[in-house]
Amino acid sequence: MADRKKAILRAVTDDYITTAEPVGSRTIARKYGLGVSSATIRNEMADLEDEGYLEQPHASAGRIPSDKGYRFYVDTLMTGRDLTGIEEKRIRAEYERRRDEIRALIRTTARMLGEISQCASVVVGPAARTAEIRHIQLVPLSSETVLVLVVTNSGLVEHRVLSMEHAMHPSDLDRISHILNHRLRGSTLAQMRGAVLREIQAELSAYATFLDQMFELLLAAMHSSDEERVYVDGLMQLLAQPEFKDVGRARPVLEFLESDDSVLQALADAGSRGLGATLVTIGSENAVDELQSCSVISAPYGVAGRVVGAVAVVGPTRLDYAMATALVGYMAEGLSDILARLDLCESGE
Amino acid sequence: MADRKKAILRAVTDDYITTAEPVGSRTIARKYGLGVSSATIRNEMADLEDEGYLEQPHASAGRIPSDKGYRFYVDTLMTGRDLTGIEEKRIRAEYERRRDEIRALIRTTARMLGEISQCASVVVGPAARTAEIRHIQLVPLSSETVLVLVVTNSGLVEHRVLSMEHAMHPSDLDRISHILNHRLRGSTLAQMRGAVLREIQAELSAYATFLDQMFELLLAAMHSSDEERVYVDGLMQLLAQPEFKDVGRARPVLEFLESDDSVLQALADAGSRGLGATLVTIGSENAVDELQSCSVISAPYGVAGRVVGAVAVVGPTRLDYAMATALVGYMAEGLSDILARLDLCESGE
DNA sequence: CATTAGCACTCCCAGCCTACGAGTGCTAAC
DNA sequence: GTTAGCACTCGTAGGCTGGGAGTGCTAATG
Repeated sequence: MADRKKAILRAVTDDYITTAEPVGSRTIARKYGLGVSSATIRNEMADLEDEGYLEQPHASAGRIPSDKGYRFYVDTLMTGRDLTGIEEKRIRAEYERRRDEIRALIRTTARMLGEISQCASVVVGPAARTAEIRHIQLVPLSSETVLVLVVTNSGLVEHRVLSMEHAMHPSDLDRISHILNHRLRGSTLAQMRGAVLREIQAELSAYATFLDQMFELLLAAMHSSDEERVYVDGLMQLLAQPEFKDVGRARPVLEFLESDDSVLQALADAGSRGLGATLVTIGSENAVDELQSCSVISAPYGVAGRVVGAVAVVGPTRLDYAMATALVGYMAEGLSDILARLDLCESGE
Repeated sequence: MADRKKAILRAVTDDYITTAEPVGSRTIARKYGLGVSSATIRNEMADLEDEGYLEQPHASAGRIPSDKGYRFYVDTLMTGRDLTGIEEKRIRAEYERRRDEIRALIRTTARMLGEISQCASVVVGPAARTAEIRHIQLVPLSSETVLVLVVTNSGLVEHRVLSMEHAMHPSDLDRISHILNHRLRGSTLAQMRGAVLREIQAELSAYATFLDQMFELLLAAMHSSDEERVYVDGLMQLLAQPEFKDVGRARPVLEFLESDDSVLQALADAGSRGLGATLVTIGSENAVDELQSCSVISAPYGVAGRVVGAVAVVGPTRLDYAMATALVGYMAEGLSDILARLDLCESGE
């Protein structure tokens, strides 16, 4: 594509992203000094429309970028940008404050993503069900109840209160904790259960009923914790965007974002690309119907090369792609860093 | 007030609550068999308007209840209602499933409140900072890190990962746990810290630095956990209500509900009335500006006669008060029950 | 005297029209 | 290839109108 055409496409896109109004040839000629008259720009814009990069909302309005136009902009034209010092500082400060509890960390991530991007944000936390167990501990609360505690390699701490039918002595609980930890650290919960059933039954046979109950409870806990992996924030920001001033247009998107399962599924492929890969999905490129009018910027994060979750920004296709990609990338990296440090600590025994 | 007038006010309110359209005299005469003509009803309605119970949105429209009208309806006219069997069953089933983890329980409560009431819902979880400590436990994760675990009497489990400067032996950690538990169970965290500083320094003096760090971390944890006590759900339901079809009208409310601090403060007086008291606040009765066009139904819940949190439904003043009060009351009671059972278990040592 | 029928009146709303402004596309000149 | 000029298109805002819903008033009725 000719340089001047690129410049015009870039100008139209930049302008539309900031003003949310269709951009006319006059505006381009005046605001972006390309050294040509509006008539020339008109001709070029007509070409760009023929080629599918621009669209006219109606016959005699300015142009707006099509999905294809945004795609070209993101791939070729966009001038990358870093976060401002203030933004970075804020994120770092908040991460410093929350590093010792992963759920608070993720919740904070979602909130910051939303506020900085002025869009909706999604963060998928680590899955509990398939994670390796770093530690398991039984804490007696009373003679009939025990707190079952599980720490995974992705820093997740899961706990449940188990009511026991027969009282158990604290030292028994300690012994069970010890055996499970010693023999099975690094397995998933399901593997652990299998191993207990098969191999170490002899040692633990006295506690068969208790262990059964415990695994039952924990597996259910992991399951429901996985249902609650999705943190969404900034829905109000989305409503403030002019393309969503009509509730009828906003509602499908908001409803989609409120349904955790669907969001989880939609972000699944973000993870499949491996760490460090920020993915931009523009309008009709989205597989999900409800998001056809939105763009999604997502990036996976993880530990030790393995993806455990993803962060994403969801906004109108008229999105500040430069800012959003920088932001999403930075947050994903930040999360990975913290997880890595957590993991290092715990395995450095 | 004359019986017929009451009947008319009730009819207008009932009709408006279901249709969201101003109600005319003809409608009343036709749909609600009062045995009088529309002209008579017109006269009565004019009186009711003079007395401030009804309003006309514009000169020649039907009537809608004023805040005062709703107040009279709620206090005197409303026919109480119970939840349907299906609703009760659903709530009970969900509560059964979540009883072993309080945060999941509260999140679920908010979700169900929202879905059943078709309004926004708010649940305030137990405060960690002022709660009594039932149990404190140090779980070694690695030589440098320890998981600090606190269980409060309101069933809250709080945990943080503490990085230690100097490695400590697991048996030391056990010993500290034991002393803290034995001596200080039933204190708040702040009291506990004071006591450690004053009284039992001798026993624990070897661990002064560690204990300092631990209390520091825990107090911060309790603090930030208190920031995250507020669970809001059903914002989309609110958008579906006709009075909020205009985003401009909906935004202040939604923004208010998204700001946890404000919500917390606004619900503070719900707690001050003691357990079992469902509070209905209608439109302008709300102290909060943003909620002047909303009604709030709230009820506190708690353990052992002490209020620890509250549940609430927030909707337009045109709210199904009968259903909402039944629902909110039922949910608050349900939460109290579960907490009571939890508390009983743990103190029954 | 309360109730009712009848009727004029008010007001919102939807549809239609018009004027206007923004922006284009085309043509002809440079 | 670029530019100026101009006719044309289209959406939007403002004004107007007819219909409908609902009221308030008045006079008649039991």
